[in-house]
Parts: sequence; C-alpha cells; structure tokens
Amino acid sequence: MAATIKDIAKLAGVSPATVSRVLANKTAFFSADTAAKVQAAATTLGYQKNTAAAELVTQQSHVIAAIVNSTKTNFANHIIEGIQDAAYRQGLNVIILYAGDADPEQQRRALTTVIERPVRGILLLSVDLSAENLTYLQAAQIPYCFLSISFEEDQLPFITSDDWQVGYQGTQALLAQGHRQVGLAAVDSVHAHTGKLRLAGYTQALMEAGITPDPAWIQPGDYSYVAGQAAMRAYGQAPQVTAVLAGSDMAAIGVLNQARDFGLTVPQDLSIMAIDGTELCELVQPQLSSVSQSFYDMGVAGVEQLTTAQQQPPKITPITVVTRESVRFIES
Amino acid sequence: MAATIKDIAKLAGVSPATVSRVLANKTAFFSADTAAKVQAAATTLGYQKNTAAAELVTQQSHVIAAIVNSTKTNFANHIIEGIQDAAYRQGLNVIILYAGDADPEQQRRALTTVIERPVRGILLLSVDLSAENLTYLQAAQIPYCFLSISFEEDQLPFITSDDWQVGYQGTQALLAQGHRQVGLAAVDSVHAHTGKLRLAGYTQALMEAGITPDPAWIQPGDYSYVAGQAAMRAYGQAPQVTAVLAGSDMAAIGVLNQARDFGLTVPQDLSIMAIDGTELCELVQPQLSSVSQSFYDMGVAGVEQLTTAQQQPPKITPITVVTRESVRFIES
DNA sequence: CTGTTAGCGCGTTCAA
DNA sequence: TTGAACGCGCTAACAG
Repeated sequence: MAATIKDIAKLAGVSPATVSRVLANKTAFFSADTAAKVQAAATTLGYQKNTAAAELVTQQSHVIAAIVNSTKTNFANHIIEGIQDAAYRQGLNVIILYAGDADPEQQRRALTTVIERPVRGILLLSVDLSAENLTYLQAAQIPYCFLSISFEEDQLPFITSDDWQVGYQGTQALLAQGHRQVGLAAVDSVHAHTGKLRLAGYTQALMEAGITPDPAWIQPGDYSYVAGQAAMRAYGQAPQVTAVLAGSDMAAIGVLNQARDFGLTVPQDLSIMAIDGTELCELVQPQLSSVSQSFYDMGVAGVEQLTTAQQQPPKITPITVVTRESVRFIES
Repeated sequence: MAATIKDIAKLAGVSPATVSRVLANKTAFFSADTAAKVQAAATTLGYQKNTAAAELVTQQSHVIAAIVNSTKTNFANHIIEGIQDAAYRQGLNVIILYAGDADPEQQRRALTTVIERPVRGILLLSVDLSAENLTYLQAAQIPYCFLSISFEEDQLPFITSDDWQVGYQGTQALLAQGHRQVGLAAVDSVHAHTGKLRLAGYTQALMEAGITPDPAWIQPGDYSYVAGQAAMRAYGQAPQVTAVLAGSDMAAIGVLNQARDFGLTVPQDLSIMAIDGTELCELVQPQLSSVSQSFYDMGVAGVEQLTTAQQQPPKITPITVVTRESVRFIES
C-alpha cells in the first residue's frame, strides 16, 4: 500500500492538514522546521501523491486529453507536439487516446474513458464523431475542440486549415506550371465537409482558368495510401491528367508508386502535388511538392482554445505551397 | 456542476447506495422497478460517472498507460495497436503519453502524471529511462514492462526481439546473397544494450563466414533517417561495402537516399537490408528488404505481462527476414 | 431487496 | 502557525 499523508503525519508528529500544506507548498502557512520534518518523512516513506484524490476535492484537473483518429495518414504526431509544448507552458499534462478509424464504438470507448474522469479539456484530432457520440461529448460539459477537421455547423469549435484554399492554391500551383488536365485524388469529397471544401477550391481554380473538370479527374478516397493507388489506377496507364493533387502525403505516395508501376516517370510523365507536407514528402523519390499545413500550430491553438474561458469562433492556421521535385512545367 | 448519485437518489426517491448498485449493475441486488426509476433519473440528469472517485474507494484502476519514446522511427503505432486490442479484451482502457526523446525531464513528467493517479500498469515503448527515473518508477509499486528495448540486468521485465538474432540473421541474409563487405549502419552499438547485441550478432555472422569486419563498416547512430544518411556519407561515394544492414526502416531510407545522391543505384550498386519491417519499406522505391519484428505481438504480450500477477522472465517475440527489392545477388 | 454508516486520500474551512 | 472536522463522489459492510 502506498503511503498517504496520514502516514507522513504520524511519522512526522504533525497533523495531516499540516502535511498537506507543506506538500502543496502553501508557503508562509508553516514553519521551516516542521516543513523539514514533513519532507524527511515523505521521502523515507516514498510518498506518492494521489492526484486523483486531490482532484476529487479541488474539482479541477491539470490534464488535457487528445483523442486521435488512428489515422491512415501521419500528421497527428506534429499536432501532438504542438499540444505537448503548449500544455507544458501552462503546467498541464497531456494524455493521448486512439479512437480507431471512424469506428463509433471505439470512439465511444475513448470518449468514455476521458469523460468519466476529471479532465480539463478534450482535443479531437481529425476525429469525425458520429452524431450520437457528439451529443455524448457535448453533454459532458467539458471544454473540447476539434483539430484538423471542419464542420458546416459553425458553432462547433474547430481549428484547421482553410480547406477551400488548400484545394484552390494546390490546383493553382499546378495550373501555374502549365497543367490544364488536373486530377484530384483520394480526397473524401463525398461525405466529409473538409473534402467538399477542397473540391470546391479545386473546381474554382480550374473554372477561373477556363477549364471545366472532367468528372473522371476526380477520384475520391479516404486519404490513404491505398486510396492514392486506386485513384491512379482509375486514371489509367495513359492518364488524361498531366498533374494530380493528392489528398495527403500518403495518398500522394500511393499515386506515385502506382504511376511507377504503370511505367510512368514522375514528374516527366505526371506531376504530383501532395497535401500535408510532412517529412514523408522528403523520404520518397522524387521528393513531393506539397500544400503544407501548420500542424504544430494547430496543436498550440487547440490548447489555447481549451484554456481561454470564452467560446471562440473557429480558427484557421496557415498553409504554404512548398516546391520540391514532383511537379514539372509543361508547355500549354 | 455534473450530477452525482446523490442527485439521482433524490430524484428517484431512493438511497445513494441503491443508485450505486443499479448503475454498477450488481444484478439481483435490486428490483426491476427501482432500477427503472434510477435509470430514468440518471438519463434525465445526464449523469456521468466519476470514475476517479470510484477508483479511489475500490483501490483499483482499469487503465493501463503506455509511455512512448517520441521516436525517430515509426514502429510505436504497431505496438500500440497490439496493446489496445489486448487491453480491450480484458476490459481495460489505454492512455498514451509521449516522453520526448531520451530527455530525462520529459520522461519524469510522463512518469509522474501516470504514477500519481491510479493506473493498473505501465508499458514503456523503447524508452531508455535514466537511472534516477528508473528508481522512481520502481518505487511507485506499479506493475510495468519495457517493450522493444532490452537490458543487461535480467531482472527488469522487458519484451522485445532477440536483437542478437536481428543482427545475425540480417547479416546472414546478406552473406547468403554473396556479399562479403557488409556494413552496419545507424545502430546505437555504443551505449545501448540493444545495439550492442545487434552488433554482436552481426560480427558473429561475419566471423562464421571467415570475414573480419573493417571498423569503417560499422557506423553507429540513433536509428534515425539522419543517422542513416550520415552512415552512408561515411561509406562514401565509392563505398567499400556492397551491402548495408540499417538499424531501422527510417535509417535504411536515409542510406537509400544518400546513396542515390551519390549517384548509386540500389540494389545494383548497393544492397540494403532494413530492420523493423514497417509499411515504410513498401513506400519507397525500391521496396526495402527487412528483418521484420513482431511489434503487434509485443504490445499484446506487454499487456499480458502486466495483467498476469506473477513476475515473468523477459520475453522474446519472433523476427522474420522479408525479401523485397533492395538486396541483389552478387558473384563472390 | 434497501437504507445507514463508514471511509478511500486529499484540501480547506474554522478555531485555537 | 497548527489541528480538528468536514466533504469531494463513490462503494462496501452491515443491518433490517
């Protein structure tokens, strides 16, 4: 059995209350020598504070939870870094839970373990909650914020890139290199708001250039490597598109490898622009140009959103187009 | 303020104890209609159980914590999957903490947040604890187990691959393809036990083939992409080695890309064997042959180690050599 | 089957 | 500056 403040009190010959005070370092509420006695007793007993008990009485917690979509992409780590750093600055601790992949039951499990214990706030990383689970989360009366995902209902707090701009700027960068047949691959433009926004930006960029996208250019998917491969397979061995904007780095690599399997060379035969801009882009050959998102900043902003009391409107983090090696200029 | 069982009790016109019983589903300790009343009251109040309070009295927890070395490699996810699945089967929940990269202070923070609250057990994924932090962990009297790391002191509980075999079999696979100048890259063979074992296995395999490794063949490092690059840079543009065993998938890709920057083609000019065998191996071109580890199984075994009471000896999970495209046969 | 009592480990009154 | 008493939300023991 772990030692408690009572044990320390007995050993030090003081009351539990006093022990509590010196351990909480409520300075000037105790004398130096009692403090010393208590400290000594605590160390000899190997005392470990029971934070759960303390939180029970103070009714407040110092941990924030990040629920992560166990993702087919790989940017979550960057967001988490931002969360950790920002939390640390505020003296908060971070616990991470995996919520499976769009599985409502796993989502519920993660939510429950978090909600059922004192937590200062909840961050949800690209987790698309089922309606039921969203209600459950809201009923819990705990501050929360979605990261790297957006919703039509503006009252939900979320922080993410401007996904319309992601689609728009990514496509524009390709158009600027002379491409006129541009594909959009492995973006979930059917069900999810994020994907719809990207599609709209993509379409707008093309329209402004006087191009009406052929439906075959748009190959929706779930942002995964496999989705990227499937999209490229749909484009075929002699693709009509000369450039592809892919929904994630992973998806872009799927496109890349499938293109290679077709005997196509990137970027000579096909240009690829990834979305995300994680280190994966620099791992493959050729290195992938990308619309890069500010994942670290999302994490930081998420923590701030949680800890500043007042409800704030949805926030946007910046994006930048990074040129690497997977896009080439073509004569139009 | 969240509703408590007292509130429910008042609303349902029963005692708190009764509420507790039906909510904990202590069947046959209450009648059907009181149960109904209680359930109704609970839902109208939007009751959320305070598990922390419950754990305080029952003195036992249903969560296990995984502390992860925020890793320059990428296998942690696979271990975590195994942990999640195994934990789920036992009705346990999993929380994950990041412990930075060999930073004692961050390690301590993670340990503290975990130890200071009721946790059933702690899993440490390739976390090399400082001596001080190890003492701290042991003093906490919480079951723990290291994963994907090994120690000389056999009394520490750990589960990992047989790293001597990793080095031995990886090298043998290269020797079997006719290579006689084989490098070992980005393995931490200087400080860490894991790395020393791999080095020993590597050396033994060479010796058995009648080869004495040139010191220049061994380029230690921290398993990272950058370490892989550095190792390859050390081998040079016209490397003496014809094959390299790299400490991780990431490291292998570092070797691969640096070789390419040197104008070398893999596997024609240089063969590469990765260690780990995650999906990264199939993302790059050529696909990387690997000594693949059973990370998922490590996670499962870790949970079992925690939940079976008796102290068990260190455990080993299997490895397999997977042939892909990065090793070629050469005439000897 | 149900209510009363007690107490988990801690922080915080209120007196002294 | 310190101690006694109380209560956070919950479960367990014991009556009834």
